[in-house]
Amino acid sequence: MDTQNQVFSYIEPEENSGYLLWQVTMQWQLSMNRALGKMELTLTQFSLMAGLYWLGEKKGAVTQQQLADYANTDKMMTSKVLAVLENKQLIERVKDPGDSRAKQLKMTDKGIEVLREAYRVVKAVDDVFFKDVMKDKVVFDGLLMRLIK
Amino acid sequence: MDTQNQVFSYIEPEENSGYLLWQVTMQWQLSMNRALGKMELTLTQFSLMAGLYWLGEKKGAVTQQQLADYANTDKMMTSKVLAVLENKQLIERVKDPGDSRAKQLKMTDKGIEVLREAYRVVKAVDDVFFKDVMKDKVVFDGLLMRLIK
DNA sequence: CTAATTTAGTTGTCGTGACTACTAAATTAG
DNA sequence: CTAATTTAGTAGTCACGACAACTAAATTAG
Repeated sequence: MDTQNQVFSYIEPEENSGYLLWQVTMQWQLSMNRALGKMELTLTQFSLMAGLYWLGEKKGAVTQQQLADYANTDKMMTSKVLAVLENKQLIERVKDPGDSRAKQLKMTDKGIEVLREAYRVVKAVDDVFFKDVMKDKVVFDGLLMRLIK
Repeated sequence: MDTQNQVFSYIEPEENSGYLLWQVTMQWQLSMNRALGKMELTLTQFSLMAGLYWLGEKKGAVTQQQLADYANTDKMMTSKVLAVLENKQLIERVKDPGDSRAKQLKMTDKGIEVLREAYRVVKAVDDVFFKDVMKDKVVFDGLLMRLIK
């Protein structure tokens, strides 16, 4: 066969690490969003709330930019999602007394309660999803960590 | 410290496989979209074109639903992205003669040309992105494949 | 001190990605 | 054969996620 006109060098998509990574992550994300959907949360909303909780425990006051840096989300998207979380009364945004451009983020009691429950849900989904690679978790996580720039 | 009121059991997000997977994939996707952006393509558009090319090589005529099944994309999204690709004259959609509900997909010459170039770009990005795990590719891909449902 | 630059946050656009709801055609069941 | 169901595709909604462009406040440089 004339391979000159072939677009690909006969590499099945299934042999492509990037494609596999993408497929797996989309499935994981879908599982998470479906599970969290029952409590009216998205994965991104959960992720920002969890990040805020963590940073809050570590550093006290947290601004939107600090949270965005921590969660590797851009500040524009972060701003919008936090506005949604504020509307749901899961967090509060108050003017930073020291820097009037910034806003300090605080979780409400309701927010902490929802986060606690969401965390259980997320953990349960993860346990099922990663069940088949559980015994290789260290290897798996190690490989992933090598890929984070 | 009183751990009863803690939301999490002191598990850093960095130790969570799902979180790592998500972060890595988002970075991979961003690299891909930036690289493909130079040729006015998105990763999803490339992915559907590549899938169409593959299926076409294997089976000849391809419908939207078949492509959606192959690429694990939902048919609604697939329909919209294919409409975009048709507008760009990278593919054609013609009525299936055997099933008047269905549309047969065909790549145009321009589409094949763009796909060829896009494939080079994608391959180059992948080579850089996965450079650090190249020697463990078999292990890495194996783990990912175990996670695909 | 004042001008230039940087930083924190918002608004709006585009392209997925999941989903509901719909049309029309094909298939299956009775 | 006809009714019920399934299938292929489209339209529209919501929520990211990347980005450009913007305001206003803080910081730095001269």
